[in-house]
Amino acid sequence: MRSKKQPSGERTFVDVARRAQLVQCAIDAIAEIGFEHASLAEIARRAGITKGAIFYHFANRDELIEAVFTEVITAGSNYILPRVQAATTPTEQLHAYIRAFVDGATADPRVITVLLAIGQHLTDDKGLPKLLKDATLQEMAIAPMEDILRRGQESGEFGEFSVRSMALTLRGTLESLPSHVIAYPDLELDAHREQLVEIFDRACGVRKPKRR
Amino acid sequence: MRSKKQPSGERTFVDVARRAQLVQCAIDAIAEIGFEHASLAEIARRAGITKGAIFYHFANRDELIEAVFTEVITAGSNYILPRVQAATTPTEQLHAYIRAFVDGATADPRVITVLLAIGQHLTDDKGLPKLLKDATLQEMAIAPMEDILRRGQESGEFGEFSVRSMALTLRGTLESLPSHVIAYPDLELDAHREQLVEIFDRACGVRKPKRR
Amino acid sequence: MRSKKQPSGERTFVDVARRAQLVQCAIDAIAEIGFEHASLAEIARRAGITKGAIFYHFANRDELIEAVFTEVITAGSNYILPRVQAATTPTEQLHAYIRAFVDGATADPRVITVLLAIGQHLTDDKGLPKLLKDATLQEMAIAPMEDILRRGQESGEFGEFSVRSMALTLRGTLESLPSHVIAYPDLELDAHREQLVEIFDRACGVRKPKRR
Amino acid sequence: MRSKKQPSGERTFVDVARRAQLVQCAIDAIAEIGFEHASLAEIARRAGITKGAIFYHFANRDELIEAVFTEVITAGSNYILPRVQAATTPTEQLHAYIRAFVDGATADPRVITVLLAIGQHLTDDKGLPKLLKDATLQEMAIAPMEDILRRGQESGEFGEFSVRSMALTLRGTLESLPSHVIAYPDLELDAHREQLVEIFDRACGVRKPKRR
DNA sequence: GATGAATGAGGGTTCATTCAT
DNA sequence: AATGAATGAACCCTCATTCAT
Repeated sequence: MRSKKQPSGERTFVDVARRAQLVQCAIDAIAEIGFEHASLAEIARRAGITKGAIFYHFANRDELIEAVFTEVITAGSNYILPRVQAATTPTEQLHAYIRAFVDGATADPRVITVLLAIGQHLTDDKGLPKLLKDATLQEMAIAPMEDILRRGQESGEFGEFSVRSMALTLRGTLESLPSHVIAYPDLELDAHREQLVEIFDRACGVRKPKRR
Repeated sequence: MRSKKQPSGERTFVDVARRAQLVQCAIDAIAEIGFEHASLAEIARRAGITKGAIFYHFANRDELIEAVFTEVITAGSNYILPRVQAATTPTEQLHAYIRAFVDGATADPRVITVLLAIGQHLTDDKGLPKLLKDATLQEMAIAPMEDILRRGQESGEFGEFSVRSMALTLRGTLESLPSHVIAYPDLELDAHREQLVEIFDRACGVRKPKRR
Repeated sequence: MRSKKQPSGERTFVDVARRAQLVQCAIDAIAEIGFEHASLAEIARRAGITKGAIFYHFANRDELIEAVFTEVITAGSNYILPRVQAATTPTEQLHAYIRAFVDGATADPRVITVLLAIGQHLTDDKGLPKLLKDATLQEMAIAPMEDILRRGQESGEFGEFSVRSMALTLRGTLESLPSHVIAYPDLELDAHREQLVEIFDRACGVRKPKRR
Repeated sequence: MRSKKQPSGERTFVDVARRAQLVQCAIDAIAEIGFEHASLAEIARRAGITKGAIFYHFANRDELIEAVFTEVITAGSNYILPRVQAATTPTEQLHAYIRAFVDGATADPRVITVLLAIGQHLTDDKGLPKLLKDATLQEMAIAPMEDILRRGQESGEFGEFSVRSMALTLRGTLESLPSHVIAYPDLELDAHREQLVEIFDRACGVRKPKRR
């Protein structure tokens, strides 16, 4: 029972467009002024409509945030996965993953910024983050990475390590990127990206040094 | 001109004690119910005083949070640095750093939980995280780590890599720990800690495998 | 100038049907979820049309509620009056009135529930219940009762009392029925109904005890 | 856990006074403009404070309404019960009850108006009135009346009837008084009151006609 | 005749902050 | 040093109403 559409239940063109627009405005707002300051009033202002109109398209704030979450997760996957799948060996896929992530975060830092913000702020009644175990997140953001690592070990390209620990290391590293970019405005992203590739090459114990 | 102390500027004993108490109560509150639910009313309740009294010791909420931040950074350093300094070689110091961080986060998760929460929530007028560039943070949390890495390279124990990139990798990994603990409640922290030691050993290209 | 009909002023068949349908949906909604929760959106939902369409048939919410009120008063009268008129003497008519009211309220509690809800909720600009003095209400709901009482006194069947006071007593008793049914779910309505007949027999000083 | 007092938990003089004032303002508002229009903003306006200040004295709107309910129930009881207890026989107590109720409703119609308004409007999630079965209401408003009727039957002063049915009749009659006063502005209350006494005398089958 | 979209006023609620005492 | 009381802005949300299509 999403928004409050009534008789038809199908989405109108205008509705779809407005929802998309509101999601984008919410992403902008969260990325620019932070999750807590991204009030419905602010989002509506950016969209050029009134606060009340939001409730025509989303049942409540949570539903809008959920749509934002889905959008950034999807956008991130759409950027990263094709680049990973274009690679053939696990080693190359690992490189592709890291490079795609860094490039994506450089091209549109909003996506990862918002993803992190939602992850940290969306808490349940007791203040515990309720998105961290989200199935969507696991499926789309984490499983691919663990797949690469596992297949790399099976193929003998990678050495021995706990897939889980390595995945958490890689994930923590990549997700901290936006805040590091802010903290170190002089960070050379291209060089840093290649450093990360080498660092995780060694960390994974890649056997045959990459050759390109 | 911090709180609204009289011209003299000196702190009385009671004031110092109250400030410390309020900081601790704030840490508890943030760790338990989250940054956004840790209202001044809630913090005052935990301290057994009234909301209004807080403003006698802190000029405003931000100043209290800043004190919390300082406290938590200091506590973290006080836990980690002695353990690092007890080690002699850069390799052992690296191990000590990782182990101390993980152990500290396990022993008192409040510290790192609060550190992360503040880092993400405390934004300036424009919504930008205003603590990331904080000098204190750099001095106390990052410089020691970069020192170890640099000295390891100078001594020949570590291979070649950008100190900055490696430090960011390590930092991102360690700071993501709390959210990973929540996301994977079954994470074996002792094993994970040793995995991290090995991962960063390889990442740093430690020459002589540790033997102790 | 009721709804926004064109100058001609005549109602089309569809309009009449829709109005009737909306009135019924409003009755259902008010009876089921209460006057305050019976929003136009809810009523439209039950009618399978959109909120906006309501304004094609009714100028505003108040006009719809007024139509509901009229409908419910008419339905009540249509249930009670034939039964009263089937009786011949004032005493029997009094009995018929009471029994018809209780039976009607039992058969379709919506009618009296809605009547009461509207009576209590529908207030004018100054908050005064604006239906209590409604001419329709007086004509249809009270006049018949007062007629019976007056004719009973004239025929000598009833003793001496103020017709107005007795009518108010009877009316207050009968209209409180729905809330009493809620307050006392175990109330035996058949027995209660006959008790009311006897009570008002005595209250009216009925001379010759009923024998049928 | 009432309002949000913290350390002491005891009520201050000012707090008690404000609560009382707010309750009175709420009573005025409900009586004058109806339950639904008696918003917190309106009540605050009448009290000369801001909306937010209400939450310092009451945890939420429901708690204020509950206080209003308690107040009117208590005020009603305090007016009626002493007058009833001053009478000795059930018959005289019945008369005293009716006269006290009518006089009380005449002296301060707000009390009963508000009582009814709350009874009708305070609904649970599904729109059902949730106050009708309230224990307080039963104890303070209904039990005394049933007591009189029961003791009158036991003493032989009253005839035979269902105490429950008679109590409901009397209650329905008396509680409808305010709306009747509005509907019939020319109603002579003194005469009506004595009519009610006689009507219920006869309805209860009082044996020895009152002599005074 | 009806829809889908939007408005705008108002609702209850939270909270940092102020201030007289 | 601290309290109790209040403010006022902002928050999310509901709803009758309007209107172009």
